[in-house]
Amino acid sequence: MAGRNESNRSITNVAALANVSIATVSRVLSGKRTKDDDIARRVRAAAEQLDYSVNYAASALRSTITNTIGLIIPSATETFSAQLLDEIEPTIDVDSQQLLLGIGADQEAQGERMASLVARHVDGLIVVPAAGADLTEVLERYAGTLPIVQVGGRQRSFHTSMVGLDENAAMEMVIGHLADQGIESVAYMAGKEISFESAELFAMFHTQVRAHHLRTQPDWNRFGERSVQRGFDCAMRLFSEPLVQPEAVVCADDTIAFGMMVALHALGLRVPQDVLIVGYNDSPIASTTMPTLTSVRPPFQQIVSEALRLIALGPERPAHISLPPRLIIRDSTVVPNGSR
Amino acid sequence: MAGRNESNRSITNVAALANVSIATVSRVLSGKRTKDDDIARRVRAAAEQLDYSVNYAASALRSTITNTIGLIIPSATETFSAQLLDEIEPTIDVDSQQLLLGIGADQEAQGERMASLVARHVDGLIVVPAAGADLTEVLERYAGTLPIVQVGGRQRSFHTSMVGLDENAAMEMVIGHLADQGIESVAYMAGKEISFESAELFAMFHTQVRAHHLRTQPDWNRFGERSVQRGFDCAMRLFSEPLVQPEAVVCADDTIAFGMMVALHALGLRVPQDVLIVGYNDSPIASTTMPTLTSVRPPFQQIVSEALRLIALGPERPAHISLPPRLIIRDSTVVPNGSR
DNA sequence: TTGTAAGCGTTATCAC
DNA sequence: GTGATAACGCTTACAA
Repeated sequence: MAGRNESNRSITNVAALANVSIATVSRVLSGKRTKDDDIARRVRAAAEQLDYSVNYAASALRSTITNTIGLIIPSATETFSAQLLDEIEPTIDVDSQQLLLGIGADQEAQGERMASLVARHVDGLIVVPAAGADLTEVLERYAGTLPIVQVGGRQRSFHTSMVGLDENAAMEMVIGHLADQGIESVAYMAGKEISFESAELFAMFHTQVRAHHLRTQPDWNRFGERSVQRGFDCAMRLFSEPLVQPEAVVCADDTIAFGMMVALHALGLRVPQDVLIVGYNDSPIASTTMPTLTSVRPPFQQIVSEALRLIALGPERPAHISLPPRLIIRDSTVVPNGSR
Repeated sequence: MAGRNESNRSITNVAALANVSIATVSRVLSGKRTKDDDIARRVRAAAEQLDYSVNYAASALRSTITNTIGLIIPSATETFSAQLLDEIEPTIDVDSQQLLLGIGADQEAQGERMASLVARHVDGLIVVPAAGADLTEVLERYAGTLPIVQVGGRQRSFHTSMVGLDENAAMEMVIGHLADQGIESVAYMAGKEISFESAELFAMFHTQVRAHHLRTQPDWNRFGERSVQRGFDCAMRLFSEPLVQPEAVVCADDTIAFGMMVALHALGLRVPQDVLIVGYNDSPIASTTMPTLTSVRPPFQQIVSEALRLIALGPERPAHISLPPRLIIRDSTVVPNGSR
């Protein structure tokens, strides 16, 4: 409870106690003074004794550095954004920065949140675009003002940075792993048809299927939304009729995979003995389903550190970075010995 | 792109254009001036024309109102916090406030985040305590400084506000609904044993079981963590042996319920024909499981509006509020006609 | 390297 | 109700 007197809380008091000027206090505490001599120690001791911490408002007003990072996500209930949040908050906190969060489920809301955060003079902005949102215009508008990093989605502005997944590497891992398991045919449950991204992933899928001499069929592969319901419906259609059926299914999202697994169970088909399933995004429940779900895990830690690094570089040098994900192999793609 | 000239962005320019003093501009734009006369209109027009928005740092420095709300949660991947986030962000934004987010998975981390946010002079602090965290000390420390609202968990400080669920009402709804379905026996999968909260809920469970003339057995009811794995294990133990088995299970969290449903499926028992299952927290996947899961849904909207109202009241009048949840009835507790 | 002093853009105070 | 002006707490030229 020492030093909790409100009037003690300004840099002037620290300076008085340490017997130096407020300028020196400022320089020592902000690290703009190299030496670690007696003066520096005295200042730090005084600051601690008075329980002093800078007034960020005053600091921001003078220096235009606010020590805040803005993050815009479509929703916290979406696992990619949630996992990114959990990873980014502690990392930012280490630099004694703070996270200003904006949530926008569509293009318009995301644009509004960007405007608000830019008005707050955040030091940098990280944006996870909502599905189908085209943020080109807003991104371009603020690109010169502050460093902006888009995470995931399709890059649309060459004036802002981008950190994304190396989807080619991901698809190669997935199909390669399935081929290793000895399957010969595979289906793909893609994302929304309208998205250019989905189409590109779809092309990668076909490339890898050919590369590994696997088989697929046009009517196996579908575009659609990323939901449990969609996975369920697709599996019902794909596996309930006595047609030729794929031995494995690659899903554009874990939610789709969950739906499929429920449907397969209902149809009496076993995962992985009858069908192998691969998900995407490695949501927290992937490790708790029965069987546990093999899934592509975005490298959240690297995504965060790269995004923050690009922000630290400033708005002048935008860069585009692709990071390879990891394939988390679980029970849904590993057939128990000889039981196939 | 009108008025995007950086030098136009201060209150001085607005005052010059509107031909009034900066004091008047400040008063008009901050709503501290009652009349809506020609002057007010002129000021607003000038502000719009120059694309002016207040510099929050300067405003905060002078007035000690920062227009920021701090929110501390244990993790974004936990559905209660995620749903709260999605509800709180747009509500705050309406008042042109911003959300400063802190994530702390345990007592210590939450305490640190509280200190950071208090140092930022947030206008109010909303805290969702981590499981098992005792925040009494930190809450008390800052209670006089700024309004603090604890959401959920056990109230431990009478100097801070609290918004929680009316657990009695919840339990009454759940057991009442199960009784209406014609069952006679019920088990309860509680939360952690050490938590006083769990013990209290457990007592409420017993009270309601008696009130509705249902039956339960000590060895049916267990304390444990809120995880899918725990639910699975408990169901396996409870239903795999040919003992007397409950006709319904109430779970302290949806995750436990998911685990139970997977286990029951594996054991060849049908939900809801053989066993009724009720979850808690109405996580987004509750509506997508097979069968869909009946769950207690916290009134997120009310929680948020009450929390913000208490913050607006200031730190001087802490209040404790209990809100009744809703029971979202889905397939896991509704037996199809005559199939039981 | 250190101290002095000038602001940063706003709101609060005071006199009118 | 309005305008002039001080003050908020800090960072950064600039001078020493």
